Amino acid sequence: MTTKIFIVDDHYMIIEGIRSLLQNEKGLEWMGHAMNAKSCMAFLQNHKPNIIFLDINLPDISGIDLCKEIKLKFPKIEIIGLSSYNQQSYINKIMDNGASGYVLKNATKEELLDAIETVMDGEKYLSEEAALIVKKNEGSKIPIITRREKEVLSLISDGLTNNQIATKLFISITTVDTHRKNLLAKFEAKNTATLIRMASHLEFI
Amino acid sequence: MTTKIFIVDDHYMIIEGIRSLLQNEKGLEWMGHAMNAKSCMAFLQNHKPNIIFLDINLPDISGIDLCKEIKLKFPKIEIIGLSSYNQQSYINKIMDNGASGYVLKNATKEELLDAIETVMDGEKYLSEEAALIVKKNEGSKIPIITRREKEVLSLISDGLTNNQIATKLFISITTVDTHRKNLLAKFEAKNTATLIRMASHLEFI
DNA sequence: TGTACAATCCCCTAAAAACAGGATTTTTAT
DNA sequence: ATAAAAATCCTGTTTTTAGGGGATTGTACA
Repeated sequence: MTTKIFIVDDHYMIIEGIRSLLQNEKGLEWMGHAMNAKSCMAFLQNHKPNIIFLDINLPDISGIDLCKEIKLKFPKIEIIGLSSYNQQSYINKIMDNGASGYVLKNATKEELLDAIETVMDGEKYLSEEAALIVKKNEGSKIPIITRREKEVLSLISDGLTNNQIATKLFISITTVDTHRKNLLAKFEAKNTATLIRMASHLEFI
Repeated sequence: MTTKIFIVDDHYMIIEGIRSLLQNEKGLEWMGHAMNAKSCMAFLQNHKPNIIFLDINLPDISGIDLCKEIKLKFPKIEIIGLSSYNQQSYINKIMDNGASGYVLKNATKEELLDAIETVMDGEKYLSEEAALIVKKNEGSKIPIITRREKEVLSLISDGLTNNQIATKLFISITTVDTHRKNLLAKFEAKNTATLIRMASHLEFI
């Protein structure tokens, strides 16, 4: 029984790279690639790969959201997250959205094969480096913010004052102020400057 | 006469991808790869490629600095910057440091060949997308800040108030305030929030 | 020997954010 | 149905920033 592989990534070289690494492996079948979420979903209407390598950063919607969508519609497909970054936040997000594995783009052939095998056995796979990061960052929490808070955060980073944000969102200044307070608390930031820096580094904005 | 190609990138898949795309091209010779700056410089002691594809983000020193070093020691080697990001700042930086071209990691085989040919002809090559970005951002300047301003900026992003910064740097509050004003002006930011976001995105902090 | 620039310092006012300590209503999920 | 979570609103005070003006010193460089 062959394992059918599909890849979603907007970088041509990565697609070529993985194809070149996996193409002649026994037991694997290369189904092709998609370069964005839309054509991925279109492909899945008529084809059912066993494993999708899914880039976290896609041009249309984020790989995280696409992962959720795929798992919702096709729960049997196993997804392995793919990214250049061994950032805790990415790893968490995609694993929380149904992915079964996470490998970095500097993975070797052996790592890829290992990931495929592990995931096909129904287990979770984290690349060595990713596992290390998760271990190291255990405890250093990534804040969970609400939709509204995210909205306010984004407007703050755009340079709007509480007053302007209130007008824009049709809510009271005091409400904006409350959201702001909660953001400061959640990010454990002393003031706007650290809030924005942390949010930026954690790719909230 | 064949063109000898070497690549420096810490992502295995990218190396594989480019190799797979270029390996069987006539007139090109694949010399191999390095995954960090150190082994790149070691390789160049005994080998002289015509073109190096150089990733901007390397684990040890930045591709920008490596580019400068290579051009200093081996001016005849042409360098083509390689990156996932079509960010103005990256493109500028590497071109300013002696690179002859810039391609994105989603480049097609044709783009790569085009880049190689153009650069070997002694001209500069920017991928379509990169050229677009440069065009679009013409005029949107990257601020030039002084040492002291950078210091203050960094402390602001750490969450210190003017008062605290003044104490830390043994200067008056009003001086810190002046630096802050100048930073806002240079980044054309309305307030601290946009200042920090822009500084973060432009990798000042 | 100017002149440009960095770094330092000052005053004043208004606006905005941070801090404290509430409360109510809507959504969402079990 | 109901409890938890999110979103909304309030009244205060204090601290910090933003904006408008300046000025002086030292250094680099052409």
